[in-house]
Parts: sequence; structure tokens; C-alpha cells
Amino acid sequence: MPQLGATPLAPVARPKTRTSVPSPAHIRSTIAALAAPPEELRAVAAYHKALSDPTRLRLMQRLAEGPATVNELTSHVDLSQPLVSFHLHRLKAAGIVETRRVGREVICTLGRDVLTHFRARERVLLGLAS
Amino acid sequence: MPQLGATPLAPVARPKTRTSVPSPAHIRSTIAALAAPPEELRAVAAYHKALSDPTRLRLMQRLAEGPATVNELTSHVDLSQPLVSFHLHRLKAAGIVETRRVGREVICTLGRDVLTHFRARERVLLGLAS
DNA sequence: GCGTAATATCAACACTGATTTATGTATTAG
DNA sequence: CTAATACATAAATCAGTGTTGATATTACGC
Repeated sequence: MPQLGATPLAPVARPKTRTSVPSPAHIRSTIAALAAPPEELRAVAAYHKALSDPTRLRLMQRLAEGPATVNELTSHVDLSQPLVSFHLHRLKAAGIVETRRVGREVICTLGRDVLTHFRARERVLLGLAS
Repeated sequence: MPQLGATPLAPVARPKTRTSVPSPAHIRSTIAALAAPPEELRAVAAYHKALSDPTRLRLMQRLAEGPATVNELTSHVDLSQPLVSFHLHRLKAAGIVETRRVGREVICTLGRDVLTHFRARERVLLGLAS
């Protein structure tokens, strides 16, 4: 909790009369502040970092259609195989892609659950509507 | 940037039998490929990159409660003011944060529309449920 | 005018990131 | 066993990013 900066400005002093009902925004902010330790923020940031590359998005786009081997993915994005392996590792580290070995091939699948999970977390975190 | 590497490997030629009916997955992939030019992917990637930093997420978390000046944001995240300005520039470049000058202060607001817009685009792009 | 508060910008730094080339490991085919 | 296929790993390079500290800009009060 990096919240030691006692703001010497006291800018928008809000003397909440405790009798009145707190605003929905304040309720959301309070909940978010309590439920979002730095760890949570780092996790959400890591999730976004995994999706911050066009190549990785193209891989996910392909995997959204169904499982694929590393070779199929390589020819789909038309990049070198080591590079595809690198990006797959990133996606795997973020829990977005899962892999299983079958014979001498590695089959990759998209973990939609993780995606929807993080999207939901973020929606709460930022108090987004809908 | 690094997208001209004519791979001298000529990787895996796949002789698709064109007589059979294309699978639903292939139809979807074709549609997705047509509807998602590289520009679209780069935009989504840039959006995610803007959200890939804990400090920026904390700033957005604060802004989710309502507008704030740069000073308020600085004391909220307890970091140096130049650093906060730097991150605000990133968020502004991504269209996520808007700023307007009032006197000698700059008031920042969160653009929720942009967020929901990009989330919707991504949902379509990746064929997510819901 | 002067001083000061609120932000922006600049220069330099370490660190991470994506990319390439080359090499290594595992598994199947002959 | 040997050779080829599918994938992973290593090292090197280069661009980008977060961070800091010092300095500039802008607006307000005196």
C-alpha cells in the first residue's frame, strides 16, 4: 500500500457528512482500493503486456479458430519458428495459451477463460459501466 | 518495423485440397482476416501497451473516481511529477485520458468510451463469447 | 516587475523487449 | 542406427521503455 503521501494540499476537501449516502463513484473507488493490492495491478499489467504485440494478437486470432501446432502458427504469421516459439512462451506465461505435446508436435490452444476473467477483473478495477 | 524478413527457409507448403467444403473455422478465419488489417491489430496492441504498466493502471484507477489534476495524481501514486507526466502522455497518446488546462492546473479525465470501444473490438477480433 | 506554484521537457541511465542466426533436443520414418 | 521433422534454447543485436534529476515553461499573486 503506497499510500503515505499525506497530501499537504488537501485539495478537494470532502467533508462527507456521514449521514448522507456516499456516491456510487465513491463506493466503487473504495471497493477497488480495498480489493486491488499492488499484486493485482501487476497481474493486470502483465496480462496487457502479453497482448501488447501484433504478432501475439495474430497468433491468438488464429488460435481463436481452434487448436494449432507450432508449425501451423509459424506459417500463418509467416515468421521464423524461433520467434513464434518466443511469443508462444509469452502467451503461455500469461496463461493465455496452453500447450500439450502429441508425438513430435506441440498443440496450442487458446484459454478464453483467462481472457474473460482478466477482462472482468479490469472492468471492476476501473469501474467501467456495463 | 521489422516486417520484411523474407524468410529464406520457405517453411511449410500446405497443399489444401480445394474440392472439399471449407470448414466453419476456415470461414471464420477468412472473415477475421479480411476484417482485421494489420492496422487494426497494431491499434489493439498499442491500446494494450498503454495499459501494460502498474503505474498507469493506478492513475486510471484514480481517474475512474473522477477528474484530477496532475498534482493530485502525483501525490496519489507517490512518484515524481515528471514521471507522472510521462505516463499521462502515454495514456493521452492512446486516447484513454483527456486533459484540459484550467488556470495553471491541468485536469485529467478518463475516457471510458475509448476503453469500452477497444474492449469490444478485441472481443470481436478474438471471437470471445458473451 | 518578482517570486512561486503547476506542468512540461530534456538528457542520461539501466532494463526489458523483439528479432535473428545458429545450435540443441526429442520423436518418428526408413 | 541414421536421417529427417518439430520444436526449444542460446547468444547477440537493436529499439523501446521506465526512471531520475535538472531545467524550462506557463500562469497566478504580490
